[in-house]
Amino acid sequence: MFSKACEYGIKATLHVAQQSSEGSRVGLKDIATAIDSPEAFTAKIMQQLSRNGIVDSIKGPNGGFEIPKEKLKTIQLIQIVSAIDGDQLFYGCGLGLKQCNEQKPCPVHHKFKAIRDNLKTMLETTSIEELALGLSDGLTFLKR
Amino acid sequence: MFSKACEYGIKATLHVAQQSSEGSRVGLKDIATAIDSPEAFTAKIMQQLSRNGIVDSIKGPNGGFEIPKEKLKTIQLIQIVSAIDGDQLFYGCGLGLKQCNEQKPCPVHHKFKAIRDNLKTMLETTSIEELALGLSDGLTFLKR
DNA sequence: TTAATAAAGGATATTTTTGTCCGTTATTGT
DNA sequence: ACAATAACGGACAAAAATATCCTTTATTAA
Repeated sequence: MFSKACEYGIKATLHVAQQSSEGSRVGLKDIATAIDSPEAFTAKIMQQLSRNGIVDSIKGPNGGFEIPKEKLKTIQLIQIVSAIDGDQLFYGCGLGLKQCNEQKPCPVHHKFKAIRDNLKTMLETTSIEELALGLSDGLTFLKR
Repeated sequence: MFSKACEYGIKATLHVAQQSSEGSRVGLKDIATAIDSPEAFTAKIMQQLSRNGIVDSIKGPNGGFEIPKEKLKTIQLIQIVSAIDGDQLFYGCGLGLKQCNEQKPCPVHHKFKAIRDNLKTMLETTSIEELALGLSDGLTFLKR
């Protein structure tokens, strides 16, 4: 469904979000440990997230990554997915046709549209804040 | 969503199905042309489909691939996807966790389950025959 | 029984994705 | 100013997915 990079990106963002909600800034090592990901690869992903304005990055001692509290509720899952995997998943043809639309649909066009609209809506309406809350409450987990 | 191999596999199967429904057996070249795919790579995929009993392959002159007419309505999309991509898409964790279940769910576990169940049901209830019909009727297309 | 045909299968190549390494840059506290 | 810290960024490496090439095997028809 999502690339590995995107999976790491979502998990990393949620960890940063959860820590930010508790007022803590987190470093790369901390993130990689929390989400059980390769550190250097995760660094690349954090750069993408930072460039896309999803997390703030601060250099130097006591630096790290954070998300301003007031921003937590404005970030939806879809922003992370779009930033890392693009939106081919939402708009591209399920069978990989260059052109596939209502006028000239692939055999699964209509059936797929329903599913993907579903997925897109879910990602659009799910906020980082909401998911981070589940982590804080110990109801959900980022590794294992 | 699906791998390139799986996309080719679905398209190839649908082309074979459509031709079989009209009583024609089709060769590899014919398939690659019809679905606009690399021939040698498509050959590998046809082997997988054949080994999984999705298409019949016949060697020698006038050989090729076919699906017995009576079998057309018994093959569902999910068989192709499972044969080529496996069922990680349906059962694996959306964030790539090794273990992710009701007891110890990832942050998107429940939201994803709904989407994937949806997808799975769609694939389970969509037959090759149904999709091949749309092709025969000129309502849907396998390339462009 | 031979030549032609077409899929099967093994080996190899290319591209993309995933992952690593290391010097650079910005920031902080001393 | 200087040393320590931590993200940034470029180059490189490994693995997986995609794609190609070529020989072998089975089948058919002449």
